[in-house]
Amino acid sequence: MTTDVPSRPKARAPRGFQDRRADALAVERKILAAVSRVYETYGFELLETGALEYADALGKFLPDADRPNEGVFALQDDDDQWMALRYDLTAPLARFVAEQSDSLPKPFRRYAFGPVWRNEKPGPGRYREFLQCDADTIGSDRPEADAEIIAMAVEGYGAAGLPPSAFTLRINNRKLLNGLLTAAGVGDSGQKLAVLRAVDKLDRLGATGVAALLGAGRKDESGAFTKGAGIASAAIDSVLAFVEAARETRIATLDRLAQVIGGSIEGDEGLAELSRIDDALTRLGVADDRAVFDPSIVRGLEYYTGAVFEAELSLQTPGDHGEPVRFGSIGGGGRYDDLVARFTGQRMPATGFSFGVSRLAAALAASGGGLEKARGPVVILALDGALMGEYFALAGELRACGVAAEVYLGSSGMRAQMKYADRRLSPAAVIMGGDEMAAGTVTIKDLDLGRSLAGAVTDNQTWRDDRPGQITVPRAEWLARVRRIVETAA
RNA sequence: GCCGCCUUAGCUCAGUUGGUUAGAGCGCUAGAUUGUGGAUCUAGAGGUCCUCGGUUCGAGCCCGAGAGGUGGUACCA
Repeated sequence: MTTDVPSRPKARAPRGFQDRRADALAVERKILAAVSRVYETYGFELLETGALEYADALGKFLPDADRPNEGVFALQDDDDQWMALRYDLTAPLARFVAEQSDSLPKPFRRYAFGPVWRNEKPGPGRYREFLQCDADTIGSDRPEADAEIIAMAVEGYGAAGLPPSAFTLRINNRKLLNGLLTAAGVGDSGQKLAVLRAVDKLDRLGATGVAALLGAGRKDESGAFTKGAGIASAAIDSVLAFVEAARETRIATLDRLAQVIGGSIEGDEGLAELSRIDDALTRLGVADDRAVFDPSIVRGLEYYTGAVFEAELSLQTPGDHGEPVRFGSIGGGGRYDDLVARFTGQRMPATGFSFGVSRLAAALAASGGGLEKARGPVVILALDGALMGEYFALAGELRACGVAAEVYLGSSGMRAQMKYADRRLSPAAVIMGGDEMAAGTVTIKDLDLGRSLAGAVTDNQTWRDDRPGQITVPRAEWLARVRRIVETAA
């Protein structure tokens, strides 16, 4: 073997994972703080569970039981037990409640936030690691619990900075369609699932596309064929009448639903629940344009048993090439009365909502335009190695007042140091070299002021002579001057 | 998972029928300017032409396979 070039690792983040810098993180942190505050005012307590769960605690809901590693990131512990990174915050909550049931007040109300991981194909705005922020009420089967979750979600989006016109909460109840299908003679659970998937595509394919998927099947433009649910044509008609029952107000939609649902015990139950949700929402001050009943809302999760919610971003944001980008769902949830019973065997009704924090942050960032960049610290220029002690003393004085400051620690000259401060978006640079030291002064440059004056300067000589935004003050005054500059910059 | 398109410098992209040492703009580093951000001029650094294999005297360019990206579609706890 000849001597090879040493093989170096390629520096790259795994696909579907992203590095995020201060600007992006600041947006997320603001959202989390705002939403957490809303949850706490409603009486929810914070809970944190670990990133890993035993796979069997999550596994029942994997899409394909034959491939337990599909969909989640799984690994085997040294005792051979399979563990998996959590894919949402609901399954870990169900495990926690089942495990700690005796010591918890019931109903138990908790909120939680943190990253979740999904091992699937990433896409634009779709990552394999992202943040969720959930609130759940466990141990109450009152529809008012659902209503409160919805009201909280609406309030949370507002607190996060979304204008009311930018999103809508859509509400449905699984029991309606289930009851309708049973009444129409569709009992097979595989068929019911196929119907749900078809209905989910209403906004994209329209009524005729959905009708095809409910019946024999549908061929799309690329020629790919999707097998249909294969239900009878009378049943197709009632399903279509059902999904198009949405009206202007929640009450009007309820009236219309009562007509098309055709009387089944389960359907009537669903209607009664929605009616009580409407009452409660009205009392909680959630208007008809903020939260609507929409029978076409499905949600993918099989574990939902009753009411389901979905928050949709209606805000249109221009993409990189000017075309509008639709972000779609920015959160969702629903009632899952059987999830805890998987562990305990005892029914434990529950309902919750999950905020898609990363999606929402991306949407806000894309639409915000004038999103402010993170400001850097005051930079103390390091002009003379013998004065480093002085520089650190200056930085210390600023820090003691709560002003972010740093001494330049690179080895470049003054020009590069100014560029450094500029790139960090520093409010000010502090210059103390031999001249200032001898005169007992400090030179301070207001970088924002200099930036705004720079446009008017045309030739280099003026630029250098004027030194825009720069002042030299006695040593005794420097701290007050810098602090004033920092305050106006912020 | 399936189908289409794409992959050349940090970024956006040129690159002639297959022919010497692969280019530009922006960005970056530095000088012009003893100690000053912008503008201007100058210089410099930076490349596995996605990877592997094949055809050829010769491949960034042609052929095959794979990877990654992207747009649909399916799935989405």
